[in-house]
Amino acid sequence: MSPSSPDANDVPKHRYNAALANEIERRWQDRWETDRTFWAPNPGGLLADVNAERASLPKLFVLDMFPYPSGAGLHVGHPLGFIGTDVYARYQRMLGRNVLHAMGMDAFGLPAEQYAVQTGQHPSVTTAQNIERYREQLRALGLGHDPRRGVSTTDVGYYRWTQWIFLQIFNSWYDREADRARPVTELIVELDAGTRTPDDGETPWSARDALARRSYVDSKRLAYIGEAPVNWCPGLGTVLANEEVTADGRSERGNFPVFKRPLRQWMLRITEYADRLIADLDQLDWTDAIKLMQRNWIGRSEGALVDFDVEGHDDVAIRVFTTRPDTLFGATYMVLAPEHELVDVITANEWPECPPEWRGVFGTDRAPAEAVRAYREFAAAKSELERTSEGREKTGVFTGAFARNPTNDALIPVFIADYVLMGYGTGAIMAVPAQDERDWEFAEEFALPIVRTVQPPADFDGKAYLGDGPAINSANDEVSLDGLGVLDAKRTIIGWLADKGVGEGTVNYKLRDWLFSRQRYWGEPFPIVYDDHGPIALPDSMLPVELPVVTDFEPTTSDDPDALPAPPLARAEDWVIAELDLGDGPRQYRREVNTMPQWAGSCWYYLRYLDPTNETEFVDPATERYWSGADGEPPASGMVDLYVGGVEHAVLHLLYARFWHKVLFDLGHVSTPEPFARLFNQGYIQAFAYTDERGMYVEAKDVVERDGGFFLGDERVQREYGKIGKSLKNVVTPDDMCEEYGADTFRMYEMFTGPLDASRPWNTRDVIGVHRFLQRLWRICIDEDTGDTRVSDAPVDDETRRVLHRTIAAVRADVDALGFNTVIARLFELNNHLAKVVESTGTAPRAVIEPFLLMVAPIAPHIAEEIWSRLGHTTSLTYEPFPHHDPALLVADTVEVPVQVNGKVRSRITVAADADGPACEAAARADERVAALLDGATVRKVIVVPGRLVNFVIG
RNA sequence: GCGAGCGUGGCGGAACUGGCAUACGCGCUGGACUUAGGAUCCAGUGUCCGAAAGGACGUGGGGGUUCAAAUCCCCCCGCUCGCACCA
Repeated sequence: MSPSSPDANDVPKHRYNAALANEIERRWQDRWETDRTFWAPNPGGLLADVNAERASLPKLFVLDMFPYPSGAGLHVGHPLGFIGTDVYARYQRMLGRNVLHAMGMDAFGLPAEQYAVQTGQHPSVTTAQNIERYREQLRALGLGHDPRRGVSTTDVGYYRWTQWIFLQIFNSWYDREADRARPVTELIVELDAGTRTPDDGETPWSARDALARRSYVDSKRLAYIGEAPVNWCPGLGTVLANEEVTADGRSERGNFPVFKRPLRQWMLRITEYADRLIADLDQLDWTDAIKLMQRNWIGRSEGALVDFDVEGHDDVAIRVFTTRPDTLFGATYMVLAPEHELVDVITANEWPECPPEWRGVFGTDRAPAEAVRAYREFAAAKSELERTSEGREKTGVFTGAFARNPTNDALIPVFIADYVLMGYGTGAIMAVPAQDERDWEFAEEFALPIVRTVQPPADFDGKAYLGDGPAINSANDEVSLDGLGVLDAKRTIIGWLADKGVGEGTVNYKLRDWLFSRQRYWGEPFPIVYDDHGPIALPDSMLPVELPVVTDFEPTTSDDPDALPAPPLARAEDWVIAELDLGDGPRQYRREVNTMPQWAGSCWYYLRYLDPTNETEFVDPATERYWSGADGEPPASGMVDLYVGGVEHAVLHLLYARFWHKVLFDLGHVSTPEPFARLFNQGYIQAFAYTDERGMYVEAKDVVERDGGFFLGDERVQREYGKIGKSLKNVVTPDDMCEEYGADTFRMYEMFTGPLDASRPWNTRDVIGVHRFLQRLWRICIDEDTGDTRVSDAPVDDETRRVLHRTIAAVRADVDALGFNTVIARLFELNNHLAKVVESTGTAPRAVIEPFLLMVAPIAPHIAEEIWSRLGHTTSLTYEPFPHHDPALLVADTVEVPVQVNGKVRSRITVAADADGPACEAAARADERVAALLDGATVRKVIVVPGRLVNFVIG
């Protein structure tokens, strides 16, 4: 823009615009940094010296789900929650809390490794670059973080303690009687002393040699190496947790096929915590939706285990899990999952006499073993997607074997079918078609008998009946369920099964133990070495186990499902072989070559925020107690007072972090049973994207709306709505917004477009509204031409004072509920009112302006600080007390009350605010228009809500 | 299929515990200041009828409870999310 441009001449010199905003913002960001404004002091230890006086205030721990620093940088969708927590944290500081708010980086993991491979750089280099870029972008938003606490999971000083926590888990076992984790050293002491006996057979502890003892203890640890069917993803070259596999059997990252393969992997015994993970949800301030998702994921169900003898195999019983043991008399056949280990044992040599349907398409002209093999191939070839999407057509084949129903000794056929899953229960079921829809369908398909054991209601015309009702057909010489309701019948039959020694009541979970190893380079190495007999924990003194710097860090990927995992660290031969002295002299060991999953670092980062530089402990105990609020009344259930993040972590991260926290709680390292007392799920910012005729994305910022359509130049384009992304050509970055309007405008816009938990579209067009607000606020306080302040000690008129106090009351109420959009609406109203006052009087009364600025400060801190300082204040307003309202000023002298006739508003009357019912009614009757409507009519009823409304019901 | 949530102007959204539907902002229309406006300020803006006064309709659709329903209940439609043969 040339100097002669009329633009430059006419715009007042001191108008609040992007240039001025940027200058103010940079200056205040520097000052906050220099003054260490947001350094939250610990009560003692290394982070206690700065702002120490605030450590005696009540604490508040505000936490964001920390970001994953990708190569693409931040777009406008990312900081929504960060801004929300910053507003809340700044507000709470003004209420007198010592607020811990920091921002770490979740920087290990797959995408960083893939990005490094793409760019040909080492992940440590690209990660450092990405973190730097993220920090710059976040700093420009004016977020009030304590910079000392922003750890990265990739820092050696951090993952040293991730390894330490892993060792805590490894060195623990779950004592079911005490219902908590305890150190294995205590287990060994009890076994040695004979106060506890091994639960894995008859061999007494004293009769076991050292290796047998070690093996027993290893089998009890909360971290163990298990051989179980795991999710093997050759496309990524690694195994994955159940939680990382999508419903259609592909990897959440990269969308590669995933195969179930039995592999030896590290597992964490999260299942021991299943009940506590469910029960403790009750004490948390989380949404019911998230709690429900966690409960469903854990999938607790009560039922019974029942053993069925197999005819002709004296030493073999099929164990099933059922939630309906009361229907046992109606079990007319059994089904094993195709992969079940007993299938080969029990499959008959020849077909017994049976209906042709039982042999089905697979057994028509094959011997049983052949039919079983053919069906297994058929089932294995089906992807997870096919298994679920093909309707629910029941397939299967008879094994030729029979089992005995323990209630009546009836011989019932044993099938294999893929509707029974190996991964749930025992991988085998008793089928009760009369009370189970799936079994009914299968029974129809295979001509199997159906015996009702629950009497359906007379009007029931369905097939399987799942409801309650009296048991029927359920009696033998020893026990009768007939007439009992489902609950009583369950209790009775479980008692009988237990007496006979063929069953017991039990609880089953969908939750599996957590598969904890990955065949990747960019992750935490395990603090584990191996001798010839198994894993050995390194002592704390040998931590950290540093990730070796290698040039060959690419994973070994393949599209062959039978390819085997090949961890990149195995290629670092110098590192793998380690000569160590673990107490019995220097010996050679092999290091664990798997690394931990990305979730490991994110399981406990909030704990390290408390004491990030502590080199002797993962957190100082006194510091931990202070920030967990453990000494409060009542004691806090969770350490973090407010945790804000996306709903996508509803089960994964939040379940894992709760698990780790509980282990640390059991071992006495943290003082709350839960990590996150209040969880708030922010919404997402999405954006429009546009495609041309060929379906190619076009630059969204160049598209204009006109004539009811969208155009790029002359070409009409199609609009779609969804994610923000480079490939969709609709990325808007915070940098763009800061440059065009300033960070305060950007912050305020993000908070204004909707409630924090709602997703909303990004509309750059709308940003101007909040920019105008700030511009007006500025103009009220600062003369645009001279730059002088317009604030004076002029008296405040009554109306303005009332508006101010109403605003304060509303703002306080809404900020507490994180309702920032309505907070801003109230501030707009006050601003609009003040603009009129200042316009007519020529001056802005300080007694209103100062509280106004303090209310604006959490949302738009830079402009608030700038005006605050221009009003003569020399210190930051960060710790100024938030304005209080005078309740007496909230009520006006008079109120306008709508008058309804038959529920329709016909007039409004003005009455004294404290007018009672009769007074309101009288005033309403006196109103001209109301009187005209009531004239000649019969008033049947009058409803008066004093101060709210009057309603005449006329006939 | 099961479970959870949502549906309000042209757009983002507001409405406490059932009590004036559409606060606040964008956009749009008109005006002021201007050589000019993608700046700023002022006024208007749910739909329909009407010159106006005023009236009718109106919170996805239909029904119900109530003096009174966006809000509570029932049925239907649509969208979003989670789970997905869990025995």
